[in-house]
Amino acid sequence: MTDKPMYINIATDIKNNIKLGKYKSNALLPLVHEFCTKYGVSRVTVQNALSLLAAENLIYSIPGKGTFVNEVPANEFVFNFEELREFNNGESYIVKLLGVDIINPSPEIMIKLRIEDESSRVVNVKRLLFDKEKPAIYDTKFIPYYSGMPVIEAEIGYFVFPELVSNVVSLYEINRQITVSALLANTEICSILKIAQNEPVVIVEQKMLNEDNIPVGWGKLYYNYQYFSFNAKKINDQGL
Amino acid sequence: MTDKPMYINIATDIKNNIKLGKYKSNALLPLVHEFCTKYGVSRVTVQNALSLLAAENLIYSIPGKGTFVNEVPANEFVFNFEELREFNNGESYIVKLLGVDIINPSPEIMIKLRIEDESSRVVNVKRLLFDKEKPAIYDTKFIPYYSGMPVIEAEIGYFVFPELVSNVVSLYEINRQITVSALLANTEICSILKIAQNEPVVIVEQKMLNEDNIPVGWGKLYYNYQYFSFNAKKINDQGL
DNA sequence: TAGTGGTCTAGACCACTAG
DNA sequence: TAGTGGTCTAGACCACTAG
Repeated sequence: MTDKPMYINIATDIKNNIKLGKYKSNALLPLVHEFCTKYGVSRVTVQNALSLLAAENLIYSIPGKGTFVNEVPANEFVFNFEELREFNNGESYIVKLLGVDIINPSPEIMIKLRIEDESSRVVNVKRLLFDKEKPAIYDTKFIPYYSGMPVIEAEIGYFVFPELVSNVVSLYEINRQITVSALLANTEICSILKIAQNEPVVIVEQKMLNEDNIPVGWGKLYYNYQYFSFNAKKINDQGL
Repeated sequence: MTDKPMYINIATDIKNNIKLGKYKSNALLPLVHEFCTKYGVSRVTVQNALSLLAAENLIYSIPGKGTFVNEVPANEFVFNFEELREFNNGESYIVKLLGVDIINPSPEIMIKLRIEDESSRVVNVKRLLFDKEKPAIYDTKFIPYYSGMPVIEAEIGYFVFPELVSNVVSLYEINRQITVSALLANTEICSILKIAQNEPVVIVEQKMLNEDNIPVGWGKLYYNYQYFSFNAKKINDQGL
């Protein structure tokens, strides 16, 4: 505890005082030079401590004014999502490629991929993920066609979304958004997933965006509801 | 761009070189003193730049060895979740308190709340969230009873989970986990949500844990599937 | 104008690594 | 033993705030 660096101990101490209500929401914290005196350290050390708390969104500073305590942190949750590497009872799904088609985009796809030219081409990759013999997740994706794109089925089978578009955007640059919702399955999805009419499916819609927020891929994962479960944890500390 | 602090510019430059593949995964980055020479700055400035990239999980350092480039960052997504403040077409739900009961825990509740004594008491708060006249979400929560706990209905009506347990854990200390899954509604849920037999519901299970990871609350939100939708964004930059 | 937080330097000491 | 990243200091200059 006490053998930790001073700036960690100071950050923990300030955090405790915020928790105890000694430093209140929106109130001015003691000044940097006051913290220096209180803890007997230099300005840089105090500022390192405050930077940690600012990274946690617990405080914020206004140059010329001072440092203030934030409201109770927002309810942000994190979860991990990797499409093909999801596990089912510790075993990974068997991936079967249903087809790779080069198509002209439907009006919906044109909107989702922000394509204006209806004669442009889009690659549609369709896959089915099996739990042994049982279809569990149906995966369909649309990616604007670019020359040199891998469309040979053997190449594409096990690619996940970021890899499919990695020729047009660096893996580090990709923004990704997902939307989770639930629906009664329609006839097509029912027959693909081999479920009864009107059984629910959970849909995970994925958007891939490049650094300018232009869509470079769009798709949906249809889960047999029995195979869908997400765990998320509230974001708290950065390890204080 | 160039009027930003040096440590920001240096971090951006190093990040770009990682993206361009000039600095490769798991490879040793140039040494701190080499960066000092390259950018003509002091060690502290280089280390501030590297700290930013370490906070993004792009690099990691081993004292005595050097600084290394991480694998492509994990697929972590964030979303915001606040139970009663969720909106439906821009309007908030109408909250109706169905009841507050002090009960002896069922075996399931005993496991979820890690209660060993079956004669101990648990408070069950049941609420229904309406979209105008239509039931949208059914909310049931279980909290170990403690003396002084608000159990008067008027007091409890609009409390969200963290507030209900705030007497036993500080708002800053609470760990929260949620699990999202889908199910065919049973008879009870169907009648509460006024949906047809076998319509799907989405279940958001919530666990509240104190700082020692002991459960201090457990509950489920049952969504009429038409009212369920989650948006999540991939975690990337810290604003570089 | 006096005070604030933000950035930066030169120099110091430390624990750790690896030969 | 020489080299690494981590921490810390004293002192400096800056842009910003607010009277």
